[in-house]
Amino acid sequence: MCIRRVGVQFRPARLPLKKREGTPFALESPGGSVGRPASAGRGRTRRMAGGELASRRLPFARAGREAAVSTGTVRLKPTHIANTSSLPSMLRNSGDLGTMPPSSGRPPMKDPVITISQLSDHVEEQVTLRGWVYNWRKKGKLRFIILRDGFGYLQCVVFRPNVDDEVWEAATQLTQESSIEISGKLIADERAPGGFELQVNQIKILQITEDYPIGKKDHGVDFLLNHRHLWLRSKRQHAIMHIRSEAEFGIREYFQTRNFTLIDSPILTPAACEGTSTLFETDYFGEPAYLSQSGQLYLEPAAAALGKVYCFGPTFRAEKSKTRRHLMEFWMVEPEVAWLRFEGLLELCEDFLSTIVSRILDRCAVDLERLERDVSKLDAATSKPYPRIDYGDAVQRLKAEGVEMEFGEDFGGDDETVLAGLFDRPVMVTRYPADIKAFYMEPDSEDPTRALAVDVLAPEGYGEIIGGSERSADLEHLERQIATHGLPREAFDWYLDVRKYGAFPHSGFGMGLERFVSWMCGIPHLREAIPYPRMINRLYP
RNA sequence: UCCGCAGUAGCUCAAUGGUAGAGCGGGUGGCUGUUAACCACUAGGUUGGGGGUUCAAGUCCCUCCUGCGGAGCCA
Repeated sequence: MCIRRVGVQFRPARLPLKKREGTPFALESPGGSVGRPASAGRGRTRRMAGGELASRRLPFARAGREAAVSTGTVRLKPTHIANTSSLPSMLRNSGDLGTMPPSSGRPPMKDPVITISQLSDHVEEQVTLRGWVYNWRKKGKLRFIILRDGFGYLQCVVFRPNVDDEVWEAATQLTQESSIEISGKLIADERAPGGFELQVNQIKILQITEDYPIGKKDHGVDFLLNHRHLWLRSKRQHAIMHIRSEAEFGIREYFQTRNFTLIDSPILTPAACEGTSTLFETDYFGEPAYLSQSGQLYLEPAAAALGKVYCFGPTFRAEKSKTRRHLMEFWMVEPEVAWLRFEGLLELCEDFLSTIVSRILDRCAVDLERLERDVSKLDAATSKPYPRIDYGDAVQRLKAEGVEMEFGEDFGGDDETVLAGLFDRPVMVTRYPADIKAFYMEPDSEDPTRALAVDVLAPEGYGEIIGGSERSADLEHLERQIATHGLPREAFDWYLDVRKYGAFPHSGFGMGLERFVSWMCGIPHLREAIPYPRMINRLYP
């Protein structure tokens, strides 16, 4: 818990805070804000200061070229500093370590050390907080410091006549993202954003940050992605990451409380799972190995062992996709259920989705508000049932809407948007032509040219967030399918064993986490829905 | 891989073929209630690289590099 032990520079010699010659301290302002979607921006390219960063080479990946560019700008909305005493925030921080006693070897602090999530319990008390300077303003004999501690934001006010010279000097020298310990009397004050304010009487500077790259004005997307590690400090990214975390927790809880067993599928695999997408190849002691693009094939045998199983982890696609709906590395949750038929699968999809959406709305209200998400557009998705539409009917509906396409073709991104726009909640498109779906799917008994497959399309243009199917239990059918798709039969021996030793009906689906999070957050591009996005031409940071 | 757009100050952007500017950030100074504070002054440029047209190119042409958006593919 001792900050001095964890690598942060502590410079007691600077506490008197005389300005050093030749190295003027920057007095930057808040940072980390972002906002406007790239799609609305005007493109400009820019080269990073310091030139190009070194590219990296991995056996299975392209060099991570860095050079910087931006399309579009992101603009920060006026700062709202939320009242962090709200319930979700308190829940979030109930296990926080901020109030733990200091470790031995360090003089104990006189004041209780609290986090911004705990403000309402300490009004009119002398307290200490630790964090980073989010913004800094001066007005004559006043200094306004907006402290950010990872849990919220707090305005701290320093008034010249009320503090010692050292404290005043410290307050004057602060810069954006400098790390500090700050003490004072916590009061309720309507003039302060969030309603609380710290009347400062002590400041300890751990490090004065110089030249923090992310400022309070617009930045291009490329610049921000090159500084993703710092961009995460912004309010908007903070909210998105919290929603992602809550979604992951909710997903695991959903399955764990319904008697599913977690089966971690392997990342390194000997062959393509579905034989379609391009895979990242690496060297496995002289043999080629591939990063997994799906855990599904490994789940089917596990379903025979444990009945109801799921996996949840990263998956990899080496397609050179350049769209807002694609990442090279993304997270997917995949349940697989023995004895579940197609109709049951549809019920599982809608029950799962509606449950997770409800959870996000319940527990992430503060984050959704910060993202200015129109939550009324999510309400319908909390209730079942979801509409079902046969693939053939979907094609007819699209044609009626003026879309040019023929029966037998798959839907493009725009088609999905049009189709989803016909409904107020996710729509389940069923029974696709078998030709355009994966080899392992069960044919429709009424029309063998159709597969018992479902795609769940999210509203508002977020597209396919779930793809699922009933799996074929017929060994001969699968062997023909593998041959038809040009896949190596021997690579699937173990998979086909599921059909040799006690074949059983089973179904499952996969949901892309980033697409789900993007939909919840209302963000236009998947790259903001994952902490460190991996995209074509981007492997840094 | 294909189609389209773009590259100008640290960042975000201006600039009819005719003296490269602004805001933010940085520096100096001012202000007792700021909310991306404000005001004054100030420093800051090989206009992505190369070639060409022209009296004259950030601007027009060719080419390369880089990125963004989309298509395909998919979650």
